[in-house]
Amino acid sequence: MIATASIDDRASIAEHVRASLGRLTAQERKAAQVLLTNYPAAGLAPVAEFAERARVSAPTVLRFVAKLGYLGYPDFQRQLREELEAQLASPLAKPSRKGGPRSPERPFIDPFAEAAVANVQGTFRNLPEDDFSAIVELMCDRRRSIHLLGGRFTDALARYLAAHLGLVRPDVRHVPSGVGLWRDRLLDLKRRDVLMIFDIRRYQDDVVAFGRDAAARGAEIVLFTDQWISPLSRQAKHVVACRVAAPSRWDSSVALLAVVEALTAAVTERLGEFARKRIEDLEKLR
Amino acid sequence: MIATASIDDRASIAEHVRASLGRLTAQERKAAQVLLTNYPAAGLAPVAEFAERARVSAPTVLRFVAKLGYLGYPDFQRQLREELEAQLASPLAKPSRKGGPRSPERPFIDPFAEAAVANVQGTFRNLPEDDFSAIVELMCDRRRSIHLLGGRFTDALARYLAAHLGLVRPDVRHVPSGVGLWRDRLLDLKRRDVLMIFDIRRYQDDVVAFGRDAAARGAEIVLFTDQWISPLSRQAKHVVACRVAAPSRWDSSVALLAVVEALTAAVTERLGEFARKRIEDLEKLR
DNA sequence: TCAATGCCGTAATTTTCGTTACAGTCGCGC
DNA sequence: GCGCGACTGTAACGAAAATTACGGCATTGA
Repeated sequence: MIATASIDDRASIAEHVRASLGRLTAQERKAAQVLLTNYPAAGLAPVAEFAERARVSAPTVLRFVAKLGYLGYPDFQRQLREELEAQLASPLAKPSRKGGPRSPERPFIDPFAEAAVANVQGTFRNLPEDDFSAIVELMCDRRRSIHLLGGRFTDALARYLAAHLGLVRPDVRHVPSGVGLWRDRLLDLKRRDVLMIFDIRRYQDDVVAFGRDAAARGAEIVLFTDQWISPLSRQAKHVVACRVAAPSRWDSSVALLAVVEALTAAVTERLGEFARKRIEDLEKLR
Repeated sequence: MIATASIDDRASIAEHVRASLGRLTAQERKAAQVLLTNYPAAGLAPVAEFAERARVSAPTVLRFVAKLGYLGYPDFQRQLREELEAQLASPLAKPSRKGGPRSPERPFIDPFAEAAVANVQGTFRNLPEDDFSAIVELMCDRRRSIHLLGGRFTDALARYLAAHLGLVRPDVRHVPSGVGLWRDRLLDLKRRDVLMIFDIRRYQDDVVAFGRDAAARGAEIVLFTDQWISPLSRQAKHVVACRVAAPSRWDSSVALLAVVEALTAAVTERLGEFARKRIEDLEKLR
């Protein structure tokens, strides 16, 4: 057994890959990225499979591992296995950081990951499950139409939710942002319809106004807002307050999206067979 | 490719091995022991190595995996890799929290929070900062127009990014989903323009086609995709692979959004005074 | 003690995999 | 616009791996 080139990268092959990213060509970088995104499983597959996954040719993968300093693909795989073994041997050594003090190696993007995580955790911790279930129940009531509306930035969230909801139940309508159309859409709102509104600071006047009018017409409002709470909360039947702090001049909508996805999943689950069949039928139509 | 013998032992191959210990012969049991004590690394090695480690012959190992029901050694390895992948995809960020054992007090919403956190962390950990900076640089180049496009669900992300980008720099255009308009929008793409595309599975044919045509016209493509990588990556100059796993039949876009927001913030920061002034001017217009 | 059954390893075979040579192509700079 | 160089995929080659055939050997029961 020959001791291979001493890539004495005790830390991690993954780090070695990251450190070498600069020396790689474009296609090779794609291979590297696939490896990192699915580490280490991707590298344990045969070359052809790895290459196909990264949408590059096998030789490109070979050149990639050669540039990293390995003697060949088998050598590379062997070291991956050894690392895997060593890692699982010691209980949870260190998934991410190693010992050092809080030294943000990547001073710009890491704070964003941390903020996003904090926002999601902070939001869900304060999200009452009763509220959550009640909203799901509301969204599953097919006798009600569902209307979705957002502000300047959060309109995208309304669309995202509408796209999913429309697949699992009928009568889901996104209210587009063009103010001119809003008067018309108000007329479509029947009593007991559901209006899901996204409104974070600075709370848009027109959005708030639309919500008020809708409430006056008897719609039930579900409001997604930030921790400082939109004035619409007075009219809302359910309020979901999300954390939006970010190291930026913009607020973050990550937590909002996480809640939206949880709702989508819950509704899909709750509708069960009905949703399954509807999705199936819709796919046939394409 | 044929779906292999459905060992739908979702839980773990290791359990399957343990359950089968009774049916094995003495030598085969040695192989099983070695596999279990060095799980799963031992099974990912070539047969000869595995056999040597267990002090048995290669055919014995082969008979062992055959008895477990696999179609062959490669099939066995493939399933080991898949399990490894699925396992690392949900790293259960924190061991057991305060309050003792893993008691999901809120069995429905907590898994979503955890998945979202894992996705964000997994995505950013493998996001090369060089790539990130290069994309920011590209987005700040005001000589290039920026076009944004998404698929059925990810169109919302494209809109979200467009809404922010449009505030800090000119020539930002969202390409709406109506297929009829796409031909026209292609003509607007000039050489060296930037096309930012969102495409997660199942990769939409029309989106991929648009990206290909755009690339052919000389546009530089920034692709946001999932860990399985859209086929568009071949044409893309930059690929951002995000984790999208969720305890649901839908994939999660939380990590994508987190990256988008980080980019937005970085671009705003990078444009500095120019962006500040532009935002100011736009507010005056309202 | 002998025969039969079933386990196991050696060795040959076949398939797949990793590797490398080569040619096309893309981008870059003059 | 035109070469030049570098990057990338195709295809052929060689090597190693997985698989199978076969024969020895141990164990068991008569």
